[in-house]
Amino acid sequence: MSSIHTGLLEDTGYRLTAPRRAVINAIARANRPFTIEELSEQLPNIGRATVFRTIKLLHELDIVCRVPLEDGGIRYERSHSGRHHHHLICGECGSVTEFSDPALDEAIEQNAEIASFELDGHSAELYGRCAPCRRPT
Amino acid sequence: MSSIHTGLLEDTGYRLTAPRRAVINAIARANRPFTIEELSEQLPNIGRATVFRTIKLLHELDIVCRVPLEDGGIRYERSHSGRHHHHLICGECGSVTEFSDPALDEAIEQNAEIASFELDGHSAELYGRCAPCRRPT
DNA sequence: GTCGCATTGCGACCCCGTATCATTGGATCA
DNA sequence: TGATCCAATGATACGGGGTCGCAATGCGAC
Repeated sequence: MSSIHTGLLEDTGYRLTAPRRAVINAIARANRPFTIEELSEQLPNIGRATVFRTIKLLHELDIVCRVPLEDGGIRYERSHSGRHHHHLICGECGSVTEFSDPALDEAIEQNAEIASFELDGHSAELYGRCAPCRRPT
Repeated sequence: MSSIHTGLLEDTGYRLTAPRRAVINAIARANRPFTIEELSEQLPNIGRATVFRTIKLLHELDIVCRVPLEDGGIRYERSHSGRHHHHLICGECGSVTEFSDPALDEAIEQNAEIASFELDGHSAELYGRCAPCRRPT
């Protein structure tokens, strides 16, 4: 897994501390969406609260994105695009794929307009089975 | 507020008990999305667990729908359409408006198809300010 | 009416995330 | 390089939201 550009932290005035580096490295190593608990278990020397705080920070900086699951649970993942996007969430293997679609965003904006609704943001998640899970080897 | 068709409960083999009737009536009276806690406060004679259990049941029967808020909180609301729909959620007054849009669903299905993803379900929530809040009286 | 089992209520419990606060250690500057 | 300051940390307590286990109850079928 490729490394994460840590300069962003310093550039925005945050300190690049050892615990933060550890969390960032753990995220870079993750090859699937993770929960905070999983992350915390991999980092027994880092306080649980610090993991929460760091993820919150990375989320604000759009380095990780929040993945809402069908059952209400939350996982996180490195935000690859860094831009607004949606998720394809596989209920079988748990994989998450990002996608962007102007047509989808357009449809959302039109519905807001029809209702004279001032749109701040939106979420859209797709649940089902990913291609690899559909045709098992 | 119109009443809720309680026959559905019996039809599906569930018992129509006094606590369930009380919860259903409270929901019928609600004129805005509610939390379980709010409901529970209105029903001091009904155990909290029972309120949770009943809402879970009504949710499975599509009598109420889950409204995920921007901050991660959850409210519930009577499902008016009974059909698949999305929400316009006002961050100012908390109102929730349902809407259906074939074009939106179409866009979602197409994205699934492009990714060879087998779609089970999806969620789409729009956050912002509703029309009445935009032009205050 | 009576009987069985789904449902209830209570309380303990669990999970996730935050607040508190004394301590530590980055970054800056002389 | 060392002193200094304040952001960040870790430990722990706390809070909200939801579930579990189990004895008691009451719905509805016969």
